[in-house]
Amino acid sequence: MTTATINISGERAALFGLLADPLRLRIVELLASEELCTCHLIDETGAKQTTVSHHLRILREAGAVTTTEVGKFTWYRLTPHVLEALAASLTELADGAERAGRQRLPCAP
Amino acid sequence: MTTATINISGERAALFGLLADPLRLRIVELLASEELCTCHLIDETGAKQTTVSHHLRILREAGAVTTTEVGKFTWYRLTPHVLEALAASLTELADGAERAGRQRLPCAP
DNA sequence: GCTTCATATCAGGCTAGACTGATGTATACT
DNA sequence: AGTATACATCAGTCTAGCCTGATATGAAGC
Repeated sequence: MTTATINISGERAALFGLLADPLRLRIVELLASEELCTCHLIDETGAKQTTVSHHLRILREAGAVTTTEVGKFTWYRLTPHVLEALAASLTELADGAERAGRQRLPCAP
Repeated sequence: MTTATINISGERAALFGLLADPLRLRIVELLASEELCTCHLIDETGAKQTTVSHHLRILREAGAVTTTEVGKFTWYRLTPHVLEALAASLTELADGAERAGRQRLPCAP
């Protein structure tokens, strides 16, 4: 496996990692239906403020959400293209799994 | 957030977690094009045998792959429905992100 | 200007999980 | 039967990342 291959898989793995935490996935699900401010997310998830803030930071730094500050409040919105890229590659994988031939390569390393 | 909601997000998050490791994602990608035995995966990824075996176990226990033993060799095949379920929910999230209204809920907790 | 509220950051503890060397268990070959 | 090969499991180490209490920042309102 080349270094480039590792890096590509690594970057995408990191994006899947965004959805690999229950609370973070829940936040993404909530933001998928509407723009919300931090206080809503704290309220809806029942998690502590610092914990929600921690996960929002991770999503922010990965480019999965953008923020708009209005007065005291910070509104979070999902950036569609990150999720779209993941959805596309996942659909591709699922299609591949469906078609993956039953023929086996010779096995003599 | 109800306990049920947490559990649902938790289960799906665990599935996304399968793809959140670079090596494991690479293994899934390789299996998406054809059925392979462990020795191929070790060869293609360049990882140690125990490490590959570790990740295959995780994929196996999550139901993401099935195995066929042929003599000394163990062949691994992706089970499409796990990836399909993830692809579907991710597409749904991405669509939601696209349509997510700009209207903001009143913010007065 | 002082207080309050919304949110972010920091520092520390704790746990899950990734990697590895050693070892176990079949199966195949001679 | 004995050896070699393919693969799994075990035990231990180490790191990444989650959670939390304390604290900082910055806007609003009085």
